[in-house]
Amino acid sequence: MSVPDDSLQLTATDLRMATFRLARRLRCVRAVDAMSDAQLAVLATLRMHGRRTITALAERERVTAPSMTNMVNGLEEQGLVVRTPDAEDRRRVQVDITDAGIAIVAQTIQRRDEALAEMLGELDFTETELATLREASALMRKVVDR
Amino acid sequence: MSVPDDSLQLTATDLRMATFRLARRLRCVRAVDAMSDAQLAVLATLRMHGRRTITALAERERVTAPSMTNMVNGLEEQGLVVRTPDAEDRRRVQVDITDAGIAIVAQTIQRRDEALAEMLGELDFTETELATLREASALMRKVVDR
DNA sequence: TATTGTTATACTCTATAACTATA
DNA sequence: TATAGTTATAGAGTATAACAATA
Repeated sequence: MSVPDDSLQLTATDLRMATFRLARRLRCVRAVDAMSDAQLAVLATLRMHGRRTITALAERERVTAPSMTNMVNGLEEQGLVVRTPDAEDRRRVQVDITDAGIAIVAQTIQRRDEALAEMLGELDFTETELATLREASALMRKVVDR
Repeated sequence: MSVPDDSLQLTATDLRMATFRLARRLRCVRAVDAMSDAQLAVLATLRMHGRRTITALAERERVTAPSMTNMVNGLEEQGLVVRTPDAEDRRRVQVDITDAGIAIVAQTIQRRDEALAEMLGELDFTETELATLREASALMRKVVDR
C-alpha cells in the first residue's frame, strides 16, 4: 500500500462528517415541498436513465417491489410518471417520466445548485479553494462509482 | 466579488452531485439495521450536545413536537434514551442518551468511517489526493456552519 | 395567556405474505 | 415452475388539531 492507514482513517472521518452535514443541509431544498426524497429519487433515476420496469426501479432504489408499486402509484396520481404495458412481455410494466416530472427534477436540482452557489459565494472562497472543492468532488465520485 | 459566478455555479453542481451520491452510499452502513436515519440523528444530537427537551430536539431535527414525542417513545422503549422531568419547569421533559444509545452511535460512526477508509484505500489515492479531500471537507463544513 | 408536551387521527413509505397474470 | 406486478396488512415516521399541565 502506498499511504498509511492513519491517513485513510483521518480522511474518511473528515469526509464522512462533512458529506453528511452538507447533504442534510441541501436535502431540504426542493422544487415542491410536498415531494418526498423517495419520490424525487425515483424521478431523478427515470430522468437520467430513461424508462424502467417496477422491478428494475425497486432494485435501483433498494426497496421491495410492493413499495415501488406504491410509490409509482403516488407519482402517477400526480401526473409525474406514466405506466405503459410492455408489448413483448405482458407481465411487465414500463414506467416513464412525464414532462411535468422532468420539470420538477430540473427545478429541484437548479434550486439546490443555486442555494449552494450562494453559500459558496457568501464565504468569499478563492479560485484555489473552489478548485479544491471541484477536485474533491471528482475524487468522491470515483469512490462512489468504484 | 472575487470570483466569477460561473466558477461558483460549476463548483456547486459538482459538489452537490458528489455529496448526495456519497452520502447515499454511506447512509446504508449502520450499527443496527433496524435503526432508522431519524432515530440515529436524534441519538447523534444527544451524544454531541447533551440532554435536550422535546421542543429543542424537534427544532434541531426540523420536525414537529408530536413527531419528536413519537420518536423519543420508540427510542425509550429500546432503552437508548431516558426521559427525566425538569425540576425547575415541570412542563419540561429532559431527554438523555443512555450508554446503550451512545454505543450504537459510536459503532455506526466507526463502521461508516471504516467502510469509507476501505473505499479510499482500494482506489490507491495518493497522499496529495487524500489531502485534497481533507481540505475540501474543512471547506464543506465552513459552508454548513456559516 | 403562552408554553411544553401528549393524544387522536391521518397520510406516506416501508416491509412481508399471498395473490393474479404471464412466461 | 418461475417471474412481474399487485393487493392486503402492519409498523414507523411524518403532519395538524385538540387537549392537559404548568408558567
